[in-house]
Amino acid sequence: MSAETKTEILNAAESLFAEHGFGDTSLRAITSQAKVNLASVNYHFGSKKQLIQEVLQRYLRILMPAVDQQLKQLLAQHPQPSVDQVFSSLVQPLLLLNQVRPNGTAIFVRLLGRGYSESQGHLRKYITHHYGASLQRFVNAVHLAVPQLSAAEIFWRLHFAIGTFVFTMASSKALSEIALADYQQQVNVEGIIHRLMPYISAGVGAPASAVQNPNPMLDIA
Amino acid sequence: MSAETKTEILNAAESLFAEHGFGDTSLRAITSQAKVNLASVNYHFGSKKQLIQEVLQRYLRILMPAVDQQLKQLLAQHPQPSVDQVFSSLVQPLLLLNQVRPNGTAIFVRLLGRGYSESQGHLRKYITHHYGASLQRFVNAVHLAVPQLSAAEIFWRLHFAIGTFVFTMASSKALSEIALADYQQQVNVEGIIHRLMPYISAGVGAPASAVQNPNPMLDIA
DNA sequence: CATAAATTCAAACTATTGTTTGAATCGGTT
DNA sequence: AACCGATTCAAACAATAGTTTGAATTTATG
Repeated sequence: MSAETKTEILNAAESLFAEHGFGDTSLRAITSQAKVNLASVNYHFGSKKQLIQEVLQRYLRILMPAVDQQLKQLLAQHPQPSVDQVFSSLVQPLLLLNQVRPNGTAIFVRLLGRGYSESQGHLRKYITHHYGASLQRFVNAVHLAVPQLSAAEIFWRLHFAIGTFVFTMASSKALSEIALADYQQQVNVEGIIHRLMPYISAGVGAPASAVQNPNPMLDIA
Repeated sequence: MSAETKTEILNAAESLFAEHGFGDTSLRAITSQAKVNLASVNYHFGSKKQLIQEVLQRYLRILMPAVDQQLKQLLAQHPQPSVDQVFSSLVQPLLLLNQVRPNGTAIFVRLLGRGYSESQGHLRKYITHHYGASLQRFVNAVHLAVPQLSAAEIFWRLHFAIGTFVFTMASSKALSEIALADYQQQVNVEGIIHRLMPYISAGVGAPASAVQNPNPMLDIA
């Protein structure tokens, strides 16, 4: 059966990608764990690149509509939401992924972290292209929560938030191990997400810096 | 002359590493840009791994003592500093790198971002091993600024802050391009650093979440 | 049951990687 | 000028990568 092989490849790929990253996971490692032939990856997916895309798609297809719905519901009840409320509308959709697939939330957020740091902007472009409308709705909701910030400032703050989230999740395994060893804390992905929320909310909602843009024309990076 | 070749390799390596990451930069690309023979990398540095280390060392040797001194000075003047003051003590040392090497600040922070996300914890271990005392002094200063937070909470907040910083810097080139295209903003690394400060300060200083650790024994990540 | 399409398989292919080798060359010392 | 250690160089090496191939096998269809 074709569907089985394809699914086995996706399952093996997502866990290996999440653990070691895209670049450091070979097709041979994937097909070996999936117990399928090496060539079946190219047969079913065309290339490694497309395999990576489909691995992410499986989650995004579920996550993004859920976020949309959650946002819609929030704005209906609170036309002027708080930053915390807006970001908290991501939590339930993220945890929903645990029901779709065992350990789905952890796997997805790590994939997201890998995708953002390893794919030199491909993932960002892919998401903005396929889910631009949802993204815009989220940005608008943030703007409702912090109307005093300019659109540009919100752009920066949101990418700071993405960075916080994505980096933390990509390192979540290591961080959890340290927390256990040094502070006797048993933490899971859900715990980390909840721990992140106050940080991100406060950060995004912080008053803008007085010095907006020092040396504006120098040393463009 | 030996010193010249070694320096040329380091210069070429750091810019290529910052731009494309460690894994995606081949020794051939480095030696080609440095106009030296391929084998000279292994002759002068032993291996690619050690080359990466020396590239980072060149900056850390300058940055860390400067941070130490800045912190010492801050605490002498303000025995109970604010979060913003503690994190702002990183700014001058970071900008100092621009004087050591052209575009040094941007290159270093990108290297840092790459190192944190690509080296599966090697960089973190390296820094804590070689600069553990300085790091502890910084953590202590943060604790002075937010005494209401537990040591464990500060641990998490600091790693959130590292994530914010490191991810933003690793993506700084792409973000700057978007900011220019969408908001007509000319931003440089110094500008981004200043923009980051309110976000990080507010995040680290945020009140702790009410729900500390839901489902403590489940699904350890 | 037979035919055709879909899938699996072992093997080879091409490209790239970090590293090593041994001879050639350079630079300073006696 | 002759020597010697340090350095450079072109070339090859071994390992790994993604991809392709063509035959073998399975699956579905008439």
